[in-house]
Formats: sequence, structure tokens, C-alpha cells
Amino acid sequence: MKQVVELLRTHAIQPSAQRVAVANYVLVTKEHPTAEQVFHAVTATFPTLSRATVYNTLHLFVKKGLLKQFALTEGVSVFDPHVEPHHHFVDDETGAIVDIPWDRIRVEGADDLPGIDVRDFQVVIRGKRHRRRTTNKAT
Amino acid sequence: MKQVVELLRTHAIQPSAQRVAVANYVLVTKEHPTAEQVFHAVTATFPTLSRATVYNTLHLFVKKGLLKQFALTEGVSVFDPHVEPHHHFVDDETGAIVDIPWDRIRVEGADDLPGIDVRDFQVVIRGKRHRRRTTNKAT
DNA sequence: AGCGACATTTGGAATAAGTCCAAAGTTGGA
DNA sequence: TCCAACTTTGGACTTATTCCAAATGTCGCT
Repeated sequence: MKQVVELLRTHAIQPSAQRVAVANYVLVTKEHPTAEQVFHAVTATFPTLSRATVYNTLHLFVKKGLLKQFALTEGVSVFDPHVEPHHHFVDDETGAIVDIPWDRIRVEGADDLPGIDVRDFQVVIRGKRHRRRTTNKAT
Repeated sequence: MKQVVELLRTHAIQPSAQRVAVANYVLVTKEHPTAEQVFHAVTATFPTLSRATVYNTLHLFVKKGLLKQFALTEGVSVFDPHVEPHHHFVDDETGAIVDIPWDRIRVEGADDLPGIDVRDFQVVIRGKRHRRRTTNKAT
């Protein structure tokens, strides 16, 4: 908890109560929440928090490099505290988003495209998670 | 023009005037338009077309396999008549989206992830286009 | 402790993208 | 011709997000 305050300070962010509350959720989660989900999660413990502040704070964290913002599903942005390069899997059935480690996938040629100054890239995978592999037949 | 009617028929789509008008734009463009952009482009020649019909038609085309829908920029979907697997480059400065041929990039390991039934994947590249090298083309 | 300057938060209005709906229009085939 | 199914439409509604001006909080200085 306390180290979040330090983390914000080292990123030149004033650690207001609201920002600390948002940080304590969004900088830790692996769920790739939308802004709305952040709002719901944080208002549980900080009921006076406003939506506008959630948006302000998320965008500030993105600007300061504490978060990444991704467009992986239609209509909404999701936020991810995992700021190092990595890939994403999107479960078509549930909408769940899962990080895929950078080294798990080998990509060749993406940063060497004519006329393009590549800032970053990632592989986006869609599909479904399959049921646990067991020797039982479940039907 | 006429072959669009045939194309719709072979995909079990009744070729109404509205659908043909939308098809003549969206099945040909390389611009990755949003629904709103389709609406604007097509109402230029078919002024009575409604937004609802544009959405209905785009979704129908997606369902019938004539279009792909992608979430590449925040908040909006774009539509792409290029339905074969390929990658995308998104220009950060202009928002322009450009297809990258499948074979231009080699990806290894994306379809072999534990617990995941991969339906498809693509590389999404972000950056900016750099100055054109003496491409002379009439504007 | 008080003050001013600045930063931050807030609720609500505004905007944008998309969905939903019931009524009206169109069409193909018996 | 007529009808049942299909298609289109405008408008209301929802959801995500931005914008704004007022209120509140913070900090350094005296």
C-alpha cells in the first residue's frame, strides 16, 4: 500500500487519495479492466470517487508509463499495468483477455517494413479456452 | 456493379438496393472504414439510406463472410473486405490502417498455446509512416 | 495561521458509437 | 393477386467517453 505512494511519486504523480485508490487496483490487476470496471472496483472501497477522476487518472497513468491502454475488443479500451512488450489472447466466448509472454511467440519481419517507423507491435490471438484436459469424457 | 449483385446472391444475401449500394463501397475500399464512414460515403450516392441499415448490412456482411470487423483503434470498429488472414499497421499520427500481407511477417508459436483453441491471430503494428522517398504521383 | 497560486476532483452536460424497436415498405412465390 | 417473410427506417435508448466550470485540496511563503 505504502509503496504505491512511492511509486506514484517516482513517476511524478501527486499521490492523492483518489489516485492511490485507483492505483491500488489497476496497477496490480491482471484482468485488463475497462475504465468502467476500474470505476466499479474502486468505488467499492472509495465510494465518492467520480467517473471523471477515474478517466483522468487512467490517462495520467498511461502518460506517465505506469499503464498501457489497448483496443482489443469492440467499443472499449482496456488498461494493463504490464507495460513491457507482450502479446494478448482474447477469449471470444467470455471476452477475457490474457497476457502471453513476449518470448512465447517468435515474430520475424514486423519491425522491418518499408516506409514505416515501427513504435511497437504485438500478436493478438482470438479463440476460446478449452476445457481442462482430463481422461474423463464429460458430456 | 452487376457482379456485386451476383456476389451477394452467392452469399445468400438478398441484393436490395441499399445492400448493393453499401457493398459497392465497402467491399472495394482499402481504407478500413468505420460504420460512420461507410454511412457518409454511401449516402453521397444513396441519400435516403439510414444509419440502422448501414449497421444491419455491415453486420450481415460480416456474418456471411464478406467482411471482417476489427478493433484496432479505440472506441470504434473498422470493416475490411480483405477477409484472408493478414496483419495490420496502424499509423499513430493519422489513424490510417494499412494491410500487411500475411507472408511479410513470420510468426511462430501463436497457434500452439496451452489451453487455448486458437481461431485466428494477427500482428498489430503501430508507428508512423516516414517521409516518402520521391514517390511522384499526381494528387 | 493565512494567503495566493496551482493542482485535483466532481457532477452533470455533451458527444459519439452502436443497439433496439415497432411501424412502414418491399418482394417472391403460391 | 395476395400474403407472409424479409428489409428498411427514424427515433429512442444505451454505453463509453470527453468536456466543463465550480468546488475543493495542497503547497510554499510570510
